[in-house]
Amino acid sequence: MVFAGQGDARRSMSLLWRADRPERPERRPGPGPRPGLSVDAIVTAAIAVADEDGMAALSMRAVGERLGRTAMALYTYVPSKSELLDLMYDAVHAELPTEYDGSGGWRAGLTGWARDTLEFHLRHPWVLQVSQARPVLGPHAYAGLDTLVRLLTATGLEARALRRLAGTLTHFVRGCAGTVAEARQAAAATGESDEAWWFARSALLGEVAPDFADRYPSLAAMETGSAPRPPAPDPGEGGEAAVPYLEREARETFDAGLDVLLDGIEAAVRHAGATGR
Amino acid sequence: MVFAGQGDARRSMSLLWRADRPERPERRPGPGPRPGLSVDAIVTAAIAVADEDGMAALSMRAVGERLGRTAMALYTYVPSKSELLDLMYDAVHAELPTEYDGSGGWRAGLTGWARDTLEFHLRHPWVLQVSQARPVLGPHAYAGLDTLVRLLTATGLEARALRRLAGTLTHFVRGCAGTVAEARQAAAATGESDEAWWFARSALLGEVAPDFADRYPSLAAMETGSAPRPPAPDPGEGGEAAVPYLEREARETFDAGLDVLLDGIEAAVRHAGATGR
DNA sequence: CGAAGTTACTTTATGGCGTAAGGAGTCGCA
DNA sequence: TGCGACTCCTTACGCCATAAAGTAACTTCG
Repeated sequence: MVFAGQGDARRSMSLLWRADRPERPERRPGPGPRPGLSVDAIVTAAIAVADEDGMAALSMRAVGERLGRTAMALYTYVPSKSELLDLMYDAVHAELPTEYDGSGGWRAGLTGWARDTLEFHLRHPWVLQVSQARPVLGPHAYAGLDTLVRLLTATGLEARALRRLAGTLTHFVRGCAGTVAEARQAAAATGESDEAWWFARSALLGEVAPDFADRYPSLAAMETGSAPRPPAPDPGEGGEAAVPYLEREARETFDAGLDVLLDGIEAAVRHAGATGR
Repeated sequence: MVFAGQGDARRSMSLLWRADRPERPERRPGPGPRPGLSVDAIVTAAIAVADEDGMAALSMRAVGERLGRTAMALYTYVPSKSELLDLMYDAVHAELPTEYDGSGGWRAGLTGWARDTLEFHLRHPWVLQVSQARPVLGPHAYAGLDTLVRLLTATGLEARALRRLAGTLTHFVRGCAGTVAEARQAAAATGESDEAWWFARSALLGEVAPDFADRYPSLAAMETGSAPRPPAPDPGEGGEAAVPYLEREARETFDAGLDVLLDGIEAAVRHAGATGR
């Protein structure tokens, strides 16, 4: 996990909310050479680096290079890499939809939110590696939270429950997104497909743990009871073969888990309706 | 997220399952100086470093130093830091309980599992930073999975559903653990308590976003509807003041979210029972 | 007994990282 | 015409993982 924002709190908040802009309203450069960069340009470039090459490739040197500058040039605009990460995190959250059609009820709304949030994290997997505790308190991050809470408010549950449900849903979606993102990253980094990876490992597993089914009976029972492992690719149902094994698995977990969560919320709503309120 | 295990698959699996041991049965040192270290000693030292100082402090140098060696000495036993991480991950999973009393029904069993797994991750927060896709295929990691699946099997749901529920529960528990772990880490790294952090930020937020309640109406409504933010510490209810704000919040999310999830599973069980097994 | 071969571990080196320090050039304003 | 503010650069430091090569300890074979 990458930590962020240890620096001066005032400077950090000013940057996040772009509160320094009014000081220089349009084109009053003051003394010194005209700035060639800007916080926005740096944040955009940094997001591009992280999107394309992953969090591990996000270095001050890489961002500077993309802008035709050295790493040190960035420090004129941004106090540290941590602060830059905060800015990236907030900026990218502007992509999240804020409006959902309420006519389908809260269940449809939350389903849409979950799907959009999953896809958002798959577009920007590095977001999952930014620490969640001591959250980034920027305008777009708050907007995303506000949207989720608005959707949850439609359940009619009390405020304390809403706060916890927001956390639960977020954990779930982030967990699912993380699995897919890491699978993709692993496939890209090693050049080995999920299927090839699993094939090699399961063969070795048989060598090294011939007593697997005895040691892990529940696991073995589940394996035989559910779909076969990828080395036996089902030839029918064409078209979905392009999606890698681990990713398909993760998306099914997402769909099923979301249903379970929403069923649980429905139970809470019924219960709250029954006991007054 | 830290990635692991890109190297030679055979060597990696042999290390995880300690399949090289038979080659040297007890005390037949062969030529060369007697080894002063062992894979186990290195893994234990590495876990100690990660537990005490966090994943960021886990360097080959640090592990070697703890064993009175240089960083390079470790490479005699372990092919790379990635493999060491896999070994750490699997070794630490030996701590997870594998037996649960089934007399309380599946709901009690899963609640116990979730609590134990949460506490496990809080003891070893660095585990959360090991990639989950392409999982570590070691004996103890499998044992942990087997335990969860065994508990889920008691619901009577079909194998495919079990697999997805296992993923959903894991995502949830890991998400909750991550929030707590990161909050602790942030507090330790900055020396600033959650309360102090939030107090400073909310004051700045008022300066920089005076229209907060208008911009984020749902969030504002939830704030006023639920417990007040920490700057107003409730003086009553003594004893729980020692637990930091963000951690208390995360634990409440854990309890509430787990109930919602289990309610959702209960609904699935009822539904499966209604539509013929 | 001594040489050869094998192994544990060290030293040194390479190319990465974030960022502190100091210098060079550019511009608005006095 | 400077002065001071400002952007951006070069250099440097101490980290990191790990490749390569050297040293010393030990067993085994001649």
